[in-house]
Amino acid sequence: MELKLYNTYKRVKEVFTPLVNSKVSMYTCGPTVYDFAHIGNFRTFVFEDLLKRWLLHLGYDVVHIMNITDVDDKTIAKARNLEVALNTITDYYYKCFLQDARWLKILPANKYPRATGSIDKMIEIIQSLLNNGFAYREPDGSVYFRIKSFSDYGKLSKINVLNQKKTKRIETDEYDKDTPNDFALWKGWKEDDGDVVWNSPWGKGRPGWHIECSAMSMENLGEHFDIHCGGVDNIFPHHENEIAQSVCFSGEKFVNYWLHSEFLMIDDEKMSKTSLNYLTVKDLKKKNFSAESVRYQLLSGHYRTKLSFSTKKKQQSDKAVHRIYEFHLMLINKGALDIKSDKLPNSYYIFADCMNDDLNTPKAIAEFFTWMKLMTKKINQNKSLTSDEIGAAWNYLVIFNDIFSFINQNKNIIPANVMDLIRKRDIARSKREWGYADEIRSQIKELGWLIDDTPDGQKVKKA
RNA sequence: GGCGUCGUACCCAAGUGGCUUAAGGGACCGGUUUGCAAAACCGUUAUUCGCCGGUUCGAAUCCGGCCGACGCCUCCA
Repeated sequence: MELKLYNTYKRVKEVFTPLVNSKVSMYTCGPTVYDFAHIGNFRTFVFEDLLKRWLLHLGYDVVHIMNITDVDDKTIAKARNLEVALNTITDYYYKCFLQDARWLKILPANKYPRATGSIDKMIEIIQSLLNNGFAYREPDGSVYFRIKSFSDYGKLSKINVLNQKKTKRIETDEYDKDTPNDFALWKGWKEDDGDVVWNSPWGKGRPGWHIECSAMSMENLGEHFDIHCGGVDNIFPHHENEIAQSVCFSGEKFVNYWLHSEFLMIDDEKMSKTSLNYLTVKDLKKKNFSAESVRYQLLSGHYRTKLSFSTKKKQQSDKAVHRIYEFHLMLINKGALDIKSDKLPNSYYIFADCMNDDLNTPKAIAEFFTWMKLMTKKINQNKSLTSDEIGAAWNYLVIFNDIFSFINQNKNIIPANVMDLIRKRDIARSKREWGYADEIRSQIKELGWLIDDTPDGQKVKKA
């Protein structure tokens, strides 16, 4: 089965064919580094990571660019409030973002270009748009894109701009634009911008939001590339505007596949900074979430459906991830690491079909669990599995984990103090000093490790 | 007002015309195992898919209406 992806532009699943055979160019809208990213933001980043991992698994060479928005109203406002330079803020939150992403096991992008690093390219694009009548200047030094000049405007979001309800913002903005929906390519300098300013052919100022993604994507991936992702809230206006600018600039098609992930909800409402109902990675760590458990929650729903994240579901995701962990230990006990095999169980092919069907992760995970249950049954019943079967199972598990990263390998590293206690408990148990053994068990628990007494002796694992 | 998504068991969540008298996970209950415990494993749990009509030999799946939830319409992943 070929990979099919749901293209927002056409609103149907399409067979994925890259522009260049076996190579995929992928641009994903990254964070605005004015604060910590929340788990809702990370839902999208984890989805994009999953897409990339699947493409890699299918054998594609993926070039992944994720931009960092380091100049906009919010970053400027924060720097101003704290009375520090803009890059003091953006450097700090950029670093935090990378740390959080690493904790969530998101594979790094090939490059994280920053908006402030591409001002020249933005100016080049804006100048060209002005020269060709797609944009116009205003007396305050701003440059606007003229949406009437682009007949496909609104095609991605299916929005007819002339039909829209007028929000307060548009009403107050209207005086200085041809059409209220024209958007800023360049914002003329205002006092609030302070020293955040660049020179341009049309005066001092700073770039508008949308232009940065056109500049950075074209600079790094060319004027026409394969995949562009983001959250659904980026469909309009951000991606709509990107298309307008980019196509009018290059005269070429901009992006072949637009993919958008749905929102992460919390208490039935969109998680967002303005609603103050968000959780950061820091919050999750405080609540004792493992990265694997968080990933499970984020990937156990399809990326195009709204998903509720909740600490109440922690037990569910902890348990599910734990079972996979136990299963992987079981295979190791069966000597999986010493077997060399290039076979795969049949379940893998069903799993792959699910993934190829627009990344149907819930179905793919369900298939994996069904197979896992069958395998554990066989192993527990001591049916003699051939080494080929074990090898094939292991290969499948490795692939599954390459895609989902639900297994925490660090769990296998036991600290020395815990090891000491385990040895003491072994002795106590052999002397049948049950009271003392129980006491040691609770000491170990306090250190964050759990003991399983099995026929083969004690087994330790991270709580 | 325009555009769009969704409503499946106690909870999460697939399925979008017959392979399903509805996957998978969690929880619960029962069992195996165990010094105890935990874990693990085994088993049970929706004749039914928001409601009402219609199309069809056949619908959770298509159509219409209604109810409910949510999102976008220039801060937003």
